[in-house]
Amino acid sequence: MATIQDVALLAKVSTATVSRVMRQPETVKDATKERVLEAIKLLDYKPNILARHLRRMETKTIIVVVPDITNPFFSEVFLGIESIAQEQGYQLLLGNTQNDLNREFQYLDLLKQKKADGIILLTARLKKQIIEELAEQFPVVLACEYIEGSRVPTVSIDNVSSAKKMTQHLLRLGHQRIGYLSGPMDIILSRDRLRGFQQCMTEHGLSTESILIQEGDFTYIAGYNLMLKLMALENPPTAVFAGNDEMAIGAIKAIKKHGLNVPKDIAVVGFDGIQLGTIIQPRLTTIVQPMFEMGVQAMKLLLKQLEGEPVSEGTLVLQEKLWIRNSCGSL
Amino acid sequence: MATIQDVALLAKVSTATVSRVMRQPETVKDATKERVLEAIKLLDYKPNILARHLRRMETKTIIVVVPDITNPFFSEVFLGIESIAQEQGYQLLLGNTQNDLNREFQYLDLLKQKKADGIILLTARLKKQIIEELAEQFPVVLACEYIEGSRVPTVSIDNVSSAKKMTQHLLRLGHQRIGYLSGPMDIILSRDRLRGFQQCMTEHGLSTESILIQEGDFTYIAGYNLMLKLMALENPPTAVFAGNDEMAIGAIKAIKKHGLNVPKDIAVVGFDGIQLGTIIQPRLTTIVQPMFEMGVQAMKLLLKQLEGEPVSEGTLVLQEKLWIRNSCGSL
DNA sequence: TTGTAAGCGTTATCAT
DNA sequence: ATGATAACGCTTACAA
Repeated sequence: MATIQDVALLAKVSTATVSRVMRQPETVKDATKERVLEAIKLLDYKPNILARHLRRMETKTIIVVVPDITNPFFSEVFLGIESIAQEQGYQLLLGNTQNDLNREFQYLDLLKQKKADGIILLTARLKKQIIEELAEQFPVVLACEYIEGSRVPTVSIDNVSSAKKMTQHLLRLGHQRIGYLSGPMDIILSRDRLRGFQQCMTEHGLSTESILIQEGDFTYIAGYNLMLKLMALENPPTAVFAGNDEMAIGAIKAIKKHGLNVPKDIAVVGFDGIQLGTIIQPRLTTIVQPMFEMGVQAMKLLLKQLEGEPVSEGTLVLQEKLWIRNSCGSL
Repeated sequence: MATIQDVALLAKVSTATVSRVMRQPETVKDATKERVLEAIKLLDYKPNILARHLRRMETKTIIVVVPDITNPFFSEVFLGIESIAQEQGYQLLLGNTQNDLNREFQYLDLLKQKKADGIILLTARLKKQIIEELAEQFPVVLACEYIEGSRVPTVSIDNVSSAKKMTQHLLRLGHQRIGYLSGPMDIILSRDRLRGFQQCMTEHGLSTESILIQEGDFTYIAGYNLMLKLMALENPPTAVFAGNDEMAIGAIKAIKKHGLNVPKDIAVVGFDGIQLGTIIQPRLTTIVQPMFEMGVQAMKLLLKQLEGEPVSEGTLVLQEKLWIRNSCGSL
């Protein structure tokens, strides 16, 4: 592989000039530039990006840490991140953690070792202190998930109020006995959604029996199994609010399997707005998060940090939408 | 950020020794090693990986080029790749091309610039010659897709015979007028599946009207729209074979929307074996590809190349399965 | 407008 | 068992 030296030799200039031709062509005389370009072509020279990285102390690489890339919610957010990264000449190192805390740590280490210029976390299982310390030294953005009372730049929706909105909708439809399928409780976003649900119930003078609240891990199969549990109760709920769409879809499957009808016998609603919700029967009523846009904004927030701009007030709350379809019974 | 120099100074050793402690600890005397480790801890030293990359001329990074990461087929293959990469200390740079040829080129360039040690292509829109030239200079593996008559190491299933198998199944069920929803024709794998379909029809003395063969882009929405076209025909097919599951699911949706029943009025079968096929009603009959395993084998093939092993006979044909569920009418 | 040369932080070779 | 030192290939003051 040809190096900058080879090019310089062939074009009879210094390596500095070759470098200039590539990075600030306007500062090089046309005739020289042409000679250099010719040499580059002749040798099929490609600058060794590692050397550039070391010299410039930047990698034009961003680490994106995701709990599960097969979840369409996250892959859609990833697309949003990529659209901006692409445009700005950044590459993305994808770190899939499968909810394994160790793996999260590994990616933080990679950042500390300068393998990337910044990191976007779509999962926030790590301790607040760890992330805040990291954010003091490196560009960090949290997206979708967040940390209570932290100043780390974050992009998300308001999960409490969205869950309230959805609960209100179910109450309006006459439901009083509502089951809730929660995501993992060690994630703030799970707790916030549940909190929104409970607050709304309380405000309407309704109690929430703990037996009606089940904790899962946001997967289809968890939704399926937890729903079976709820249906086995003496007095099963007339409606179920799932903390995300995948679990909602699992729940619907379980209800159908049980020979019951959605929404007639049991209404089901979800949270996220993945495409699948529009494909299944009945179509899923859900809270639609602006997935792509969250990715876009997260990357933009990170870019600001990379460019040295202060992001003191960097927390973005995006707007979600209650999308009423058929699985809830009606409008 | 502390450098190896700082550690050396603090531990009163040379940088060489510090480096040894990290990479060949057994060659360093215990007492010295301890001093160094202490210094490392004290300074919270993390080796600058960029310098290591440059010095060693390797990045421990692999580029994975994917046409569409939101397609669960590809994200599942990605998981397989990652499982091995992780275990061997490699990171993955994910390149999503959205079927854009330019983007594919960009990632090849990145490889040439040594941003990664190798590349796995899950999409093969590039010209044969280009990929072969690349493969002569760098570790390259094709997965899922492939190039006709090329010696580039590849992992895939036999698409022709799988499509034949599926067509046979439809014929066994008594269908004679079968529609085919193809993927993009500039992809060999699309052409191979279609070829398998046509060969099987011909062998059974059945003709395939070109009007019954529609080309799409492997997306849900394409399946939906193409199916509407087929249903608008004077003499619509009694069964439809879609080149992948997403299109099959789109087709099912279109048929239902039209007020018809799957499989009673029109049978539908797919190809790939994504989880969604088991969630929808009716459950999708399909060819199940070993997605995760394909990723695993692809990464293993790449590792062999990275380790300098010859991969002359490196083409792997994995076994697929015909999974009969409800959307085809029966067994 | 171009050239010289000093790094960037590691690792590997060769001494000691 | 350890140290000195020369790379790795590029960028960028600074000098000319």
